[in-house]
Amino acid sequence: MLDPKFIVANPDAVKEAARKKHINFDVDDFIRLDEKRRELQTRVDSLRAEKNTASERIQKLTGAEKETAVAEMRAKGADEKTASEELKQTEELWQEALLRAPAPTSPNTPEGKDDTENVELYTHGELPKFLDADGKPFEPKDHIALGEALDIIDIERGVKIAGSRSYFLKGQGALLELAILHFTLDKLVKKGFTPFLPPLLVNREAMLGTGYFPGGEEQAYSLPLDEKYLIGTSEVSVASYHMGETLAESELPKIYAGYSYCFRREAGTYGKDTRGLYRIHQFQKIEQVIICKNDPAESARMHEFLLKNAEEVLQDLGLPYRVVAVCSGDMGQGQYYKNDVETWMPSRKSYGETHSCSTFLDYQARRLNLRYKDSAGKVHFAHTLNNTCIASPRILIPILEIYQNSDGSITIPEVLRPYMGGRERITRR
RNA sequence: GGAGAGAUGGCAGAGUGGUCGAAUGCGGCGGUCUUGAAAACCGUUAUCCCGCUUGCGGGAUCGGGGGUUCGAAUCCCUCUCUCUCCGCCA
Repeated sequence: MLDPKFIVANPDAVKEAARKKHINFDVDDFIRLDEKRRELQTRVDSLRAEKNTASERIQKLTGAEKETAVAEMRAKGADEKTASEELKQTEELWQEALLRAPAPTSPNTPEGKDDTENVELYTHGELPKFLDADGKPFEPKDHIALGEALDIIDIERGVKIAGSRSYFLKGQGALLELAILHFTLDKLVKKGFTPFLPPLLVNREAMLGTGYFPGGEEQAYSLPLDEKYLIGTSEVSVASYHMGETLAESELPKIYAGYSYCFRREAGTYGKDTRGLYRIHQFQKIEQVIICKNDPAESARMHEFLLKNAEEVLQDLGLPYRVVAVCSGDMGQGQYYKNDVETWMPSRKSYGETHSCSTFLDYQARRLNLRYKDSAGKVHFAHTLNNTCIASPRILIPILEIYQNSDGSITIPEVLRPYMGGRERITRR
């Protein structure tokens, strides 16, 4: 969330953020609420001060004098109670509004309404040509046809037992996904990341702290009986790991890698990406999470680091991709700057989002109450960032489709072979 | 699932209706002593909010919320979490 003082001092910046991100947020209303809250606070404080003084006096009194004073205070107490109830109500409204205030974007963020207006920054790698052993072009199949023929993906039975957007990975398909994840995690650990196998089921505070609630309730699976939520990304658990803590500056940056299943309801996406493994309810992901100093330059360096790590994985896998600057309208309420990495997916005849790299500045840290103490003893909210490192099965789409051979077999990317017992190809049994 | 115990400052731990934001010890910080360090001794040491502003005044906070009371760390209700025992269990 934003610093409420920032909103009051910079109403135009927040209005601009709301406009650019296409978020409804009434800044003037918030400011009125903030004024009201402060007035009530002052009134309640002085009523309580009176009450405190009187109580101190009463204990020294006896007899009739005491009786009178107590009776007086009984009346005063009622005033105080009314005023603090009003204050409490105002504070709730204020808090609710504060949680929904949009964070301004970076000057590097292009303005736009939705993902169609994201700006391509650069591409990497050659788009594939599909040639058979004799060098003749062949018509490539999509990952569903390939996967079903190889009996490594079974969507039909997935849907049978779990509903739409469900699937089984099977045999070499299951092993391929694990290989990709294991390869990626090894890579991050070598780079100094601390790996996490986090809780998949979290409480409301974690969803609130990372900024998914309020607003994203429809997208999260919930277990109402236990008031728990299934995470849509390990960012939720891992960024919340230090929730409420005050770290030492010397411990920063924290460089974490969360490996988890992710669950998404995909509400409101009926009819969108209905085929195959692109948009599904459950997938595995390794997410990079960084907690660093409250310094925009440091955040920018970390953003670059996270982005490059993701790109390296795609390069290692030999997948062509592009990096886009996500436009304001496609950004979350709390994000300051965001890049998506999109990998070439032949069946879509386009690049498809596989990674999302976000800088939050102190937006999440404020919600999480995640702070650190500098060498002078001063306490600051930290900065947080995150980026996908790999998400599967979505990444199987380009892998299967790009590495397919004319006979329907799949050549396993070289870097993954050690994770698949040295196997070079996935073939029909 | 059943029975019980508990949650107090960075940590340990006292406090069962008023003078308690909270004893004491440890730790931290500053100082004295010392060539330096240790020890000893002295001092100091929570966070948040509001208002005038290098300081001060007021308010809130003893797991969260609610209640009783002129007054709650202390009494009552409730939730969460932790621990012990029994049961069940991957």
